[in-house]
Amino acid sequence: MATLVEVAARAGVSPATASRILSGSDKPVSEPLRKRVLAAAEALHYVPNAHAQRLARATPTEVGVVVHDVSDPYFAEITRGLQRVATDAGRLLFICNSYRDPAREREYIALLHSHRTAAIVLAGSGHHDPQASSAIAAQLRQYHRAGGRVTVIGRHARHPGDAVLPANEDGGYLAGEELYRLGHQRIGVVAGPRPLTTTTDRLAGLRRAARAHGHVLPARRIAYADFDRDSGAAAAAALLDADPELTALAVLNDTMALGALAVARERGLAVPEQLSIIGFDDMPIARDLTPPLTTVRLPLTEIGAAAMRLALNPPADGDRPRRVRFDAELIHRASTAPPRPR
Amino acid sequence: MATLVEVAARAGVSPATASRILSGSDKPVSEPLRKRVLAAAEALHYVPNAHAQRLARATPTEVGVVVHDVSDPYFAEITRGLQRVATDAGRLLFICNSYRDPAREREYIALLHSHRTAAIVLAGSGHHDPQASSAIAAQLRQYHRAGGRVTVIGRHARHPGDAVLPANEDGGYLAGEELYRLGHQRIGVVAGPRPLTTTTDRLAGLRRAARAHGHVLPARRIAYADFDRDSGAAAAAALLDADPELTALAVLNDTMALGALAVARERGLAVPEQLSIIGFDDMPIARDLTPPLTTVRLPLTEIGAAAMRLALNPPADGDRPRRVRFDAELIHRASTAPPRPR
DNA sequence: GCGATTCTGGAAAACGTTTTCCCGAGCATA
DNA sequence: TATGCTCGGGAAAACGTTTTCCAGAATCGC
Repeated sequence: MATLVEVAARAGVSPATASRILSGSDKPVSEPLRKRVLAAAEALHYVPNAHAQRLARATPTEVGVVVHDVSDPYFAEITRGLQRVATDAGRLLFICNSYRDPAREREYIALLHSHRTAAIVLAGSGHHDPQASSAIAAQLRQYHRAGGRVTVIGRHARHPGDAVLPANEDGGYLAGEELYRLGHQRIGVVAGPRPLTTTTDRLAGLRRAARAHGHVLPARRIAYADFDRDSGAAAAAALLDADPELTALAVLNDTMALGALAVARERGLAVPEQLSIIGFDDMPIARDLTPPLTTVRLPLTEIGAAAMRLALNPPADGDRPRRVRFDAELIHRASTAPPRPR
Repeated sequence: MATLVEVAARAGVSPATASRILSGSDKPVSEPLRKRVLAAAEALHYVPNAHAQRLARATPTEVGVVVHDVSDPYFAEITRGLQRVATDAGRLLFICNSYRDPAREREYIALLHSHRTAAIVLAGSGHHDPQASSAIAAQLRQYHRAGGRVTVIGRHARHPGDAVLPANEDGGYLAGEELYRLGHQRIGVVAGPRPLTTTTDRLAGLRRAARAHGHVLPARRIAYADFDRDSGAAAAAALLDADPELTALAVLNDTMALGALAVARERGLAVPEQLSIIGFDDMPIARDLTPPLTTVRLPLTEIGAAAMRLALNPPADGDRPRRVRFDAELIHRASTAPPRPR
């Protein structure tokens, strides 16, 4: 493993000049020396030690992101946006998967802190569990106090730094509005994990739509699942078992909607004639399902990009935390229709 | 930003003891000192500087992986396997997206090298472009000579280190066998990017199946696309335009098969009655499509896990590179059927 | 009670860079 | 010819840890 001093020795210069040449300092160096150093570096296969560089240099350059799971399309889209902006800015992005485990989330924040990344983006949903959520917030504040930049995506309690806020509540309202407007009365809801703010916000929107149409959303028509296909299918099945007269299912993400569609297919329920299904997130395959899924679109890639921009560009005006909102939009496809008159 | 010497000063001990206590050295330290140091660290919110640690410590602990795109389900599955094994071993995994750009792939290898990661896993497909492929191989060899461990997934030319080999050729054969066995004669192929070994291997398998049945695969019935949905759709459309009598489409990954299904739907071609479609990879949603997609399954998560195990455990017996093969398996669903007699 | 051994903790030398000084040479100015 | 400047280059001090020595104290065996 060749080091800088070996390169310098071979080129017959001091380590100082070698460093200036190889790391693009602004201090001028004469042409002959530059050539000798570059040749020596080439010959020795010199690769600078990034750790030594970070230690010696003042300013960090890497950025970290903690997501629930990159292989989930929802986070994959967000990550794509984060990555694009980071790469364009010449920053290395550390991607950490917490698999929705708050403890692991905290560990990763500590890890990124210890790596002295310039910024941390927290891309998972917020928690209502006060234990977990305050521990994470404390961890983030510590990092923030130490000079790190923080951006969270979603509603997180007492977090430091900036936030990007997807319109989950509005999105829930749009989904509910669509179903009530079509005339549905008996609506089942397949919700996400109970303690996530994403779940409660989307539910709140749904409830607002219900109220607007003079209805309520009874607790027995809400089934909680894990935002993945199979648990979504199980929840949909349970709802239909409990009340076979249900005419519509509001499903709080598209992956679970996939499961709900599968259950409808198994039971021979025609979608949307006998059962309307509406999803959430507009993941890429939503349009390729049968029937194409009516869903609520969040601009996930842009959300990721915006989060990274906030993380990379410190606020100009003092230290006031910034919030950026992103609107939800109803994507009308073919999985919703008026309830069949009986 | 509290440092170790500040913690040591506050606890009234030397930096040496503080380090021993905080980084879990095996050297014994008396209980009272230990308590004082831990208290001081807590009070000062001490977080060790990972770069200083890596510099001082001999052995690196991080691992890097270069993938084409984590948001592609194919790589998402592989990454999941990599991540699981790395996390279980207590290693931090750096995930780098090359977006299929060989130049960026090289950059990332250099970057991981400069971070002195313990190992690099190259998860993208190999290239036939001699320019790109030899540059990447050279980069990897340099890292390998410097003591880094290397594992590649797929067939890469002249790479150092170990390899995990998905049975792409066999998988292609299985796909072809399925179609020929059913009696198809006019088969169109939607292939991946020309220069990837993944594409050529799968094609080779398809050709072998053709030969086994006394057929050939004419070049005009092969359309090259980019392994994504829309280019797959375009390629499928072009093939059908050129030869409307096609009875089957072999599509070299499921994402493109999605596009092919969409084209069939648009044109009112019933699948599988009028057009059989077979995919490749068995990505999670394959079973939820309409019709459920017949495809060739590669155990992607296990492939990722195996790659990480190879990367983490140096070969016991000398330095012989190891290869691990993973078989392909035909997953029979409903998108293939005998051609309709005319 | 004395040498030999074990313990516990500190001093200081790494690890591989960057960057701040500083110095001498060349050059223009007075 | 002195004086002041710029300019290219080196010496050395960081950066924040870990770890190898080493020293002193305590313990043990006889």
